[in-house]
Amino acid sequence: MKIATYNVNGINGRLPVLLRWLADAQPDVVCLQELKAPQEKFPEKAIRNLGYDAIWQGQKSWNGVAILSRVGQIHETRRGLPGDPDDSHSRYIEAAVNGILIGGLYLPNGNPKPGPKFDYKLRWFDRLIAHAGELLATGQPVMLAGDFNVMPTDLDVYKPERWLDDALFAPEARAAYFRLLDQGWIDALRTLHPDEVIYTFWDYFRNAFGRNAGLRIDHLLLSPPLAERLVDAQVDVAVRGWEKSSDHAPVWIELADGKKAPGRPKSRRRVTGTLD
DNA sequence: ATGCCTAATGCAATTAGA
Repeated sequence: MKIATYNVNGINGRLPVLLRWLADAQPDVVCLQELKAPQEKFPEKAIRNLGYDAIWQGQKSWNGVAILSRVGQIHETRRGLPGDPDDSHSRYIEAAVNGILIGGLYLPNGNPKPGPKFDYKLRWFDRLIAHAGELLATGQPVMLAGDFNVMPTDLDVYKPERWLDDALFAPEARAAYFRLLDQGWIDALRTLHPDEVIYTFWDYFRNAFGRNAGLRIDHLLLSPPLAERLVDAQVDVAVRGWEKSSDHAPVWIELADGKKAPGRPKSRRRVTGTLD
């Protein structure tokens, strides 16, 4: 089963690119972020025509998250994180699909730092960590996928020294990311490619993609039972070079079938350890 | 410190992104 996350940066402005990528890449489940569309403007028909069911939480102008599936029903379990009834941003949607619980998220950017936006980012992160801990404690196959707006380590930034004061690379944001990871989540891309320079975002400015001046901020985190099934993890970098592309590229993982033969577990890759 | 670019809103210029 192939599961992807893609910050589309406007689902209607991006629709031709999204549909082309879905047809090319054939992901089974997709988490989308930054729909930038109100609930009623989600292009459900175009997506359904490619064989995908969808749930989404829209919002006028900003944010917005969705989960698509072509491998069976989407059993929605929640939208919005617990812990702040006044939070009006559409940044979290969660569903069980094909035996996996998937939390699709768009973590706040947090710039400028310091300021109320950075405070909101850290508070939102705390709420995510609290909820993620409960999900992990179930022992079930669980995944958190989306735009975390955090580069975990120096390896994930083209010029780390220039980003130290930025909300995406600030010590507080990275510490929160590792607090989350230390619950027991496995960063799929980094686990399969421990030393590789991998980016998922390139600014529209300054020919950033052409210069490969990128950031790794879109992540797929797996609970231990899911990590055992991890067989591949990649970024569809070429999509970032398409006409009218998002500033993010799609990121995906391939999971082995969950049904194991009795007494014959599949071979296991390294799934433990943190990154720094 | 700011522009560089892009999307949404809504029809100009502002907000937000990262």
